Amino acid sequence: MSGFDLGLMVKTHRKKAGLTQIELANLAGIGKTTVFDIEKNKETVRWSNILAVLKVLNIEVEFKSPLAENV
Amino acid sequence: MSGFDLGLMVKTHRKKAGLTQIELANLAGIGKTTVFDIEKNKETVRWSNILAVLKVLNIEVEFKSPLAENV
DNA sequence: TTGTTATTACCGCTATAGCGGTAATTTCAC
DNA sequence: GTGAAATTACCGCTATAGCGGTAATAACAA
Repeated sequence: MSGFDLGLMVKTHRKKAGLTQIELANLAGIGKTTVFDIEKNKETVRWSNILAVLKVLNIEVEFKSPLAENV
Repeated sequence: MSGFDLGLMVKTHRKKAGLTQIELANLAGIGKTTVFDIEKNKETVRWSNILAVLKVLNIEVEFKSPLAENV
């Protein structure tokens, strides 16, 4: 499914942090349009921009695989 | 740090799957240059392209936060 | 209600990610 | 060693993500 809603998660965390989209955009060093796109789950967003937002919001990313890959 | 090396993970999984970069690119429906960029950890890559690669390689993404966010 | 703020949505413009092609380099099998 | 395959790296070109500005809508308070 991938059914996970990153946009909603970002939005929820932003609200909890008491930030507007514009404030979050400034903190992350990206444009407001991009924050909006992320919250709308537009996947055409640059990975670096998503990372910037997640950093501000203290959200961590983890990649998991079926393989015991722990390099 | 974010110290996690997604590029290496992709490369390792690609190898284990017995795919060349070009084959992976074709399977993911993206260009070979982009696969190369991902393995080189270029963060300027489109999120959708990373997702496409992860899907082919059966790698899952998880976002975690300090907050009990399970919406 | 009215006013204020935030969100959503659109618009051009610009910068650049993504693309295939190609070449250099590396890797690996023989 | 030689040669084939894969990887790395570069090159233009094109499509588009990202940008700020703005406007419309929504949300919420007084």
